[in-house]
Amino acid sequence: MAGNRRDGRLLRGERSREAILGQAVSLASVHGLGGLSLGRLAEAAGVSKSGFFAHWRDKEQLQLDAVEWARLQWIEHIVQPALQAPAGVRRVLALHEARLRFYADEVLPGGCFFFVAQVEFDDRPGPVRDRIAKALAGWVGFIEQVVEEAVALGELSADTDPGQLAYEIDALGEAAVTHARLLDRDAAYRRAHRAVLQRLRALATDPALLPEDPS
Amino acid sequence: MAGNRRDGRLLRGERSREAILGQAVSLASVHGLGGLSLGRLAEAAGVSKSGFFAHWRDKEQLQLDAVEWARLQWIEHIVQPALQAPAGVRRVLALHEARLRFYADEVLPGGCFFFVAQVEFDDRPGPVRDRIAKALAGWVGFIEQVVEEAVALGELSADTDPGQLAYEIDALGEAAVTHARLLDRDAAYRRAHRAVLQRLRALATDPALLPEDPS
DNA sequence: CGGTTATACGAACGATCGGTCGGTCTTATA
DNA sequence: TATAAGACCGACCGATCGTTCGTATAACCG
Repeated sequence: MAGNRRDGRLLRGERSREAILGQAVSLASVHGLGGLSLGRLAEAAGVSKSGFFAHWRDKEQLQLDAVEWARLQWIEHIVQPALQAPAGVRRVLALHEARLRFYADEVLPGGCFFFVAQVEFDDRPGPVRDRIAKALAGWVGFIEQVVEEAVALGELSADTDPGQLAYEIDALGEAAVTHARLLDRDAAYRRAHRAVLQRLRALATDPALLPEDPS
Repeated sequence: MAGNRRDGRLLRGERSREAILGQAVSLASVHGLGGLSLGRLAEAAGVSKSGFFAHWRDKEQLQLDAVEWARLQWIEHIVQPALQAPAGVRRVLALHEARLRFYADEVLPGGCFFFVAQVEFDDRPGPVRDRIAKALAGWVGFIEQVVEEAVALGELSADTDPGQLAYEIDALGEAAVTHARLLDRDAAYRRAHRAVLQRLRALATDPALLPEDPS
């Protein structure tokens, strides 16, 4: 059974599996999880089309793993950096800023994997939809949790509705993708940032914790 | 040339053309403009696949007309009703509310044609993308214009940045689609509504013009 | 009536889709 | 060294994609 970690066959497989997944997330951020063609993915990953089926039973399994892969990438690029900021209102802003930087840096050529995936699967029942919904719930729940922390620390008004604020932060960040790509790139990121900053300053008990609003 | 309006052939053609376009916008709101297959569209519209090419040269022409059709539908369902509200801050809110009602009523099975189209074409250059970008610019510009009117009427603070507020209103409304479909439907619409209401009440010179915030 | 025009159709095209199959090469195990 | 297992490939499958073509039908015009 070779559960041994030294099995070169498994190592090689795992390496190409990850290479394929990375390409899949990149391509899916552009063409969507459905528009992701195995042929194009094969070419992009430098393997043969039939080579996939050594790793995944069908396209749906690949899609499921791609969602998980994108989730880990999201944690690595947005959640982890934001945890460097001190807990409280500054961490809430850091979370939003890390997201906008992720978009602006074009880590993914399509801007945002989850944005595309959400729009594509919000009306297509199945296991992929469920995984995407779960990932979205986890993300919004995490924002909510960071907000609650800020409230508990007394840095945000006690009247703050964490679920409400989490929705607003997610919405204001998400829309930056399309606005940046279809209209004015700089204006979109600037407004997405300023909207959350203003909102947080209005709710903060000590606005001095936050940068000033460059009006 | 029979420019005469009484030509039964042209009338019949126009009728089926519009029937096809309506179905195209509906289907595209679910599967996207690219995922819109001519075969499925033919079946849904009750015509043959090859019948399209009497009306459109290729799929791209159909997509362009679908964007225009969706734009007119948007004006009819969102812009026109909002114009019933008195100019000023109440009209700004009415615009947002009409949009949320459009989503909640599921006028389109996929929720929002433009949302899907924007995400799909924001990174796919071509005439379709240009049309979508133009439509988005027109919509955001219209919000901006209604906001400016409210400022000019003295109903919104003179400090209000219309472009900034327009971005926020669009973002908060747009995200309601996926949040409603993937997470909690009622919560999504409630939060999308409340977010804009709170924002407007904070900027309004006379908050009594607006409904109270049901906190 | 004949001739023209526009709508709409069925059949077929090449291309591409997701997926299968038999086999090759490499690596681990007995 | 023989055998099993895993990664990977080329060839191929049926289905569906967007599109073309030739034709049938119906409405207009002279």
